[in-house]
Amino acid sequence: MCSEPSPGRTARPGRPRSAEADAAILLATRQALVELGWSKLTMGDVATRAGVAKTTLYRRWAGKNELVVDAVAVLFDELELPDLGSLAADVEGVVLQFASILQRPETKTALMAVVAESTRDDALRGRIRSAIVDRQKRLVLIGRERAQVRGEIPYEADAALSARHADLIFDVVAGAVVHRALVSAEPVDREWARDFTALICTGLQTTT
Amino acid sequence: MCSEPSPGRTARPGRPRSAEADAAILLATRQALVELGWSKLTMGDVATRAGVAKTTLYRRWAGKNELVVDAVAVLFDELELPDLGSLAADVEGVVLQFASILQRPETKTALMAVVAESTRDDALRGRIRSAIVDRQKRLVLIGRERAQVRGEIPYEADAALSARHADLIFDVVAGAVVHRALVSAEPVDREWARDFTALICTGLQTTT
Amino acid sequence: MCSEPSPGRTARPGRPRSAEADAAILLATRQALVELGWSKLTMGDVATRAGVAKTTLYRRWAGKNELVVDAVAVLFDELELPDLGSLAADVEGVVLQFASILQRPETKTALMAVVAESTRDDALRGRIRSAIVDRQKRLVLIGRERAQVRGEIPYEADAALSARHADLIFDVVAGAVVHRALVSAEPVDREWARDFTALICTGLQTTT
Amino acid sequence: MCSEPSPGRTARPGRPRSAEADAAILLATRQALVELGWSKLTMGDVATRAGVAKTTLYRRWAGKNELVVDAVAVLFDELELPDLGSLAADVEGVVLQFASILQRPETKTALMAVVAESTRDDALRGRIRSAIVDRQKRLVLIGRERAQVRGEIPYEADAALSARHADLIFDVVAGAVVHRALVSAEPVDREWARDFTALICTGLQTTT
DNA sequence: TAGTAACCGAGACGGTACGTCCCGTCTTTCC
DNA sequence: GGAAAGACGGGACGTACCGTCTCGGTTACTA
Repeated sequence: MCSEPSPGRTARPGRPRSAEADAAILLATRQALVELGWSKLTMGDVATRAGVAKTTLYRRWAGKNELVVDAVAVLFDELELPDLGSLAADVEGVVLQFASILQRPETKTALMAVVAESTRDDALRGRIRSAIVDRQKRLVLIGRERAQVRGEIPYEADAALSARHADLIFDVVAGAVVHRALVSAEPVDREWARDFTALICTGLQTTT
Repeated sequence: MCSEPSPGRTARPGRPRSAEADAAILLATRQALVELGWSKLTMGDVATRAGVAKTTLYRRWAGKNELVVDAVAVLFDELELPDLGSLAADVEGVVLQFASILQRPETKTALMAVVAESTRDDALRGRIRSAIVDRQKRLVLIGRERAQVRGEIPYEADAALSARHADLIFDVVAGAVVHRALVSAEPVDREWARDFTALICTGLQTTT
Repeated sequence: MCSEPSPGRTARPGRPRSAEADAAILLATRQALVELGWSKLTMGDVATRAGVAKTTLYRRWAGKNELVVDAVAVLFDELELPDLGSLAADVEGVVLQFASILQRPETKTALMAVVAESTRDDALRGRIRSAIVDRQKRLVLIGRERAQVRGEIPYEADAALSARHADLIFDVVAGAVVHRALVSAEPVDREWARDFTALICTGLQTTT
Repeated sequence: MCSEPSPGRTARPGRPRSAEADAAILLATRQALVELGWSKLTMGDVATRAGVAKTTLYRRWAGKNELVVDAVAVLFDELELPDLGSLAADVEGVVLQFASILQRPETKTALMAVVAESTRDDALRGRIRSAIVDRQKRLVLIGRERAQVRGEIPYEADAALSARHADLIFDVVAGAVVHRALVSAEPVDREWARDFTALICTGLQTTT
C-alpha cells in the first residue's frame, strides 16, 4: 500500500501494523468522500470513522492527498475490456466503463482535486499515475492491440511512435469523458458514447 | 463582477465599492496562485497583498472558490480564433492557444481545483461555466460555422443535433488538451497539436 | 421612537432632528443595556436602534464609555432625600433609594463596567464623578446637615475634617450597598437596610 | 483550577494537560493586565506571552472573564488575619491588607470588570464568589469569633442571625474599601482605615 | 518466559487559517 | 449642508484542523 521496505524480509521487530486498520481507513475515507466531498474531508474525521487514532493514519500516509489517491485507486481495479468484436464497440465499452467510475460520488469529488494538487507535487503526480492513470491506460493498450489483430488499425513498427499514438488516444478518450462528466456536467450515456466513438473512430483507423 | 441587481439604478445610497480594490484583489489572487498554488493560497494573504482588509474581500466574494474563478477567468478572454484558412489549421490554432493559457502556473493549479469543488457546489459550477467554459465554447461555434462556409463540413439543419455535435466537439477538444496538460502533464506542443488534429479532423468532416 | 411623521404636520423642511437624536440615542443606549448588557452593547447597534447614523453618534460621544455614562446618569437625577424625621430613617431611606436604582438592569450592568474602565482613564473617571457619583454624594451632605440641625450628630468646625468624614460615610454607605447588590448579589431590602443602619448609626453619632 | 471530576481516578487516557502551561498562562494574564488593562487584554496576546497556543487557553477557560478571575484569585490567597490584640486593630489590619491587594494594577483594572460581567452571567458570579469573595469572607468569620472570645462582641446563639450579621459586616467592610479604592479612587491609607474602624466598631460591639 | 521494539487508543500540544463581528473613519448621495 | 447609508482598513474573536508529541497499555517476535 504505502512503503514495503523489504518485501522478502517481513520480519521487522515489534508489533506489526494492523491490516484491518488499513482496510477500515480506506473504507472510511471513501465514505467520508461521499458524504463530505474532498474539501470537507479531514484526517481526524476519517480516523474517527475508522475507529483508529490519528497517529495510526499518519504512520501510513503522509497526508490527505496520498490517502485519498489510495482510497480511490481500488475503484479502478474493476476496469476490464471484454472483446466486443469491433474497435467501435470496444471504444464505446471503455468509455462507458470509465464513465461509470467517474459518476461515483467519491471519484467525482476526489479525482480532479488530487490532480489539482499534483500540479505542485511531483511525488503525488507519480502516485496518481501509478495508482490510477496507468490502470486506465492499460485498457487503451489492450484495445489497440486487439484492433490491430483484427486488422482495423495498422501496425506501427516504431515503438516510440506507437507509444505516442497510444498516449494521444488515451488523452482524447479520458479527457473527453472527464470533461463531459465533470466540467460540462452532462451524463456520459450510451448515446454520447456512440457519438464520441463515431467522431474518433475514422481517425483512429486512418492515422498511424 | 458580483451582482448588479439593477444596472440602470446605479444610485445606491452610501459609499460605493472601490473599483480599484476589485482589480487589486484579482491581481493579488493571480500572483498568490503563481507563488503558492491553490491549496496554500489564503484569503488573508490575498487581502494583505492587495492592501485591502479581509472584510473587503468577503464583501465581494463568498470564498476562495468564487474569488479564484473570477481571478482566472480574465485570462481566458484573450482566446481568439483567427481564420487560418482550413479546419485543420483552425483546430490546431485553438488547441495551442488554449494550451498556452493552461500552461500558466495560475491556471494550472487553479482550474482543476475549482472544477473539483464544483462537483459539490452547483452555484460554483454555474459560475465556472459562465466565466470560463462558455468563453471557450464560443470558439467552437465560430470555427464550425467557418468550416461549413468553407464547405469542409456539412450543414446540419436540425438545431438540436447541431448543438449536440458542438458540445461533443468541445468536450473532445478541451478535454483532450486539459488531460494532456494537467493529468498526463506532458507538453501540448505543435507536434501533439498536429497529431490530435489529424486524429479528429476526419471524424469532424464525416460525422453530422 | 426616532421619526414621528404621525401628527400630520410632518415638518419636512427645516433644521431640527438634532435635539431629538440626542434623546433617542440615550434612550436606545439604555434599552440596549437592558437587553444586551454592557459587553454585548455596540455602537452600531445603538445607532440602528436610535435610527441614526454611526457618524452622528461619534460626533457627540468619544466612545462607548462616555455614551453609557451619560445614558445612565439621568437615572440618578431622581434621587431625593425626604426628611423622614431621624438620622436612622434618613439613612435607611437613602440606602433603599440607591438600591432601587442599582437593581435596574441598565445600571447593574453598566455601573461597575464604566468604573472598571475608569481605572485606566482619568477623563472617564472625572465624567463618572460629576455625572453619577456627585449626584449621590449630595444626599450624604444633605442628610448630614439635617442630622446636625436635629442635634443627632455634632457640628464639625474644621471644614477639611468635615469633608473627610462625609467622604468616609459616602464610601461606607454606597460601598456597602453596591457590594451587597452586585458582588454578594443579594437583595438590598428593608430588612437589610435596617440592619445596616443599626450597624453604622451609633458610629455616626459618636465620631467626629 | 478547572474541574477534577474524580480525584482518585487520575488515570485519564491520552496526554495529560501541562501544568506548566497553566501557570504560564495565569502569570501572562496578570502581566497583560498590568500593562494593558482589562479592556485591551486579548486572549491571543495572553497566549503569545505564555508561549502557548490559543487553543490551549480555550481548552481550560471559556473566555476572558473566567481566565482573569482565576489569574487574579491567587492574589487574594495572601490575605491573613494575625491577632493584633483587639477588634479595632484586627479590623484596621484586614482593611489595609485588602486595600494593598486592591491597589495592585492587575486587581484594580480586573475586579470591577469581572463583577460587571457577572451581573449577566450566573456561572461567572459563582466562580468569582468561590475563587475570590469567599476567600475574604473567611477572615470576617475568624475575626468575629476571636472578638467573641475576647468578649468584645456578644455571642449570637441563633446561627441564621449570626450568618446574616457576618454577611452584613463583610459587605460593609469590603464594600467600603472597594468603593474608596476604585470608585472614589482615593488611597486607603492608615488614616482612612482608622477613621473607618472608629465608625463601625461601636456598631459592631452593640449590635447583634 | 522475559525483554524489547513497534504498535495501538486517546488526547493535549503549538500552530495557521478561517469567516464574523465590531471598531472608528471615510466617501457618496439625497433631502 | 447635515445626515443616512454603507464601504473602508484594521484587530480580535472563537473554531476547526493541521501534524506532532506524550501518555498508558498491547502485541508478537527474539533471546
